[in-house]
Amino acid sequence: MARPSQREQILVEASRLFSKKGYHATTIREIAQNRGILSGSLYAHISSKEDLLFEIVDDGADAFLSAITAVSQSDRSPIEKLRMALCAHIQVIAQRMDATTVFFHEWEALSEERRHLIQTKRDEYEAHWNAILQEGIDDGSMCITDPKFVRLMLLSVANWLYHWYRPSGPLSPDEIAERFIQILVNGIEDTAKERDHRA
Amino acid sequence: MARPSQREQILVEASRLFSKKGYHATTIREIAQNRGILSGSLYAHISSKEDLLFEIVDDGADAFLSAITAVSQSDRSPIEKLRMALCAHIQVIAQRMDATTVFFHEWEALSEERRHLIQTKRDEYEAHWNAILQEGIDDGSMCITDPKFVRLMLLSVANWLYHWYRPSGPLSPDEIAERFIQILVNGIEDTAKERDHRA
DNA sequence: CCTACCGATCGGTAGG
DNA sequence: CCTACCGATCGGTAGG
Repeated sequence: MARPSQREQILVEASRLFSKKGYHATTIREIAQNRGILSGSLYAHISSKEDLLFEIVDDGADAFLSAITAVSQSDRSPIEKLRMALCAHIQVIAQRMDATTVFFHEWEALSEERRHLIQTKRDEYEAHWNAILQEGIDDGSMCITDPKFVRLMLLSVANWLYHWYRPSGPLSPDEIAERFIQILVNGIEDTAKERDHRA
Repeated sequence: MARPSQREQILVEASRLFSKKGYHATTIREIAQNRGILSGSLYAHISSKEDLLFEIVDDGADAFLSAITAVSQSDRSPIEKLRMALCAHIQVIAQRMDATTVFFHEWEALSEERRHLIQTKRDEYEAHWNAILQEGIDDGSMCITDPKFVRLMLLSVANWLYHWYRPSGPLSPDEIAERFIQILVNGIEDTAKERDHRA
């Protein structure tokens, strides 16, 4: 594992500060100071404060997207895909708390053009979820009527993690996903089928 | 209905701007300009920008608290209380989108003392939820093991509303609550009982 | 509620 | 990566 470049370390520090204090409340001087340099010297590595924000947010969007793409392409059953997608989503948040907090909290601070770029990736991400849920409707394994609404619920529960998850907490990301599924999927999956499985 | 005072209209405008752009990105000059006065004149009505934020966030906390207190004190069944509490929570968000967005998004920008004050009200609010769920466990109407985790899920789904709810959308607040309950409560409520109800 | 202003701090740059 | 600095803008105030 190559030792991280100064540029990468600046991104990590910016993520930490943006997530803790917010983008606008964080100054370029703080980021520089915590990296042991002066604010002017930052500009040897970045070209603007907003570039820093964009790189963090865009990385976050890519992390979510690549996680669900892998799940989508697998040949599991819809219910199993839903389980895996939820696990993957939670893993992305848990493993990159700072970056995903910035992703959810500060993406609206981007310029309009860049906001649209991120919006496109969000749309793509949600389309993957819709497709998984639609598969479940089509093969009868999920008794839901409105996949978009259910997707919204699933992602609401999963996204809110960034408000409360702590690596030092009692539950691992997988255990959290397991509990979500215990309550949510058993409510979503056709109860007749569910009873057969249990019998 | 008395016509709103300038002070009240300043609060409304501040809520709107804080929710749209964030607390730090909103300037005192913008708030003043949108009220038709100069920035210096604002200080005849408020004493600081942070006071403005605190009043918005504290009002939000009180709105949530008084809604659930009413539900807690009713003599309905635990399941019915849960239903009512979720409806009430969603109503608070839907009816005060700007203020609740600021409540969720910007409360960490407050001074430490005031943040603790809000945290205390949040704790109190969550205790009401825990109590309702515990009642449901005690009388056997809810088959859950960890009320705090279930409360977290319920509030995650409900809170995320501030990201996507629009008054002009196809679903009313009550219809949204109904759909949440359709999926969540049917997953939480003991399925044996649920089947009996349906039969 | 306005005029007129303040000290502080912001993101960013030129030149080395 | 530092020195030295810039124009702009910030929240807020004194005096009327």
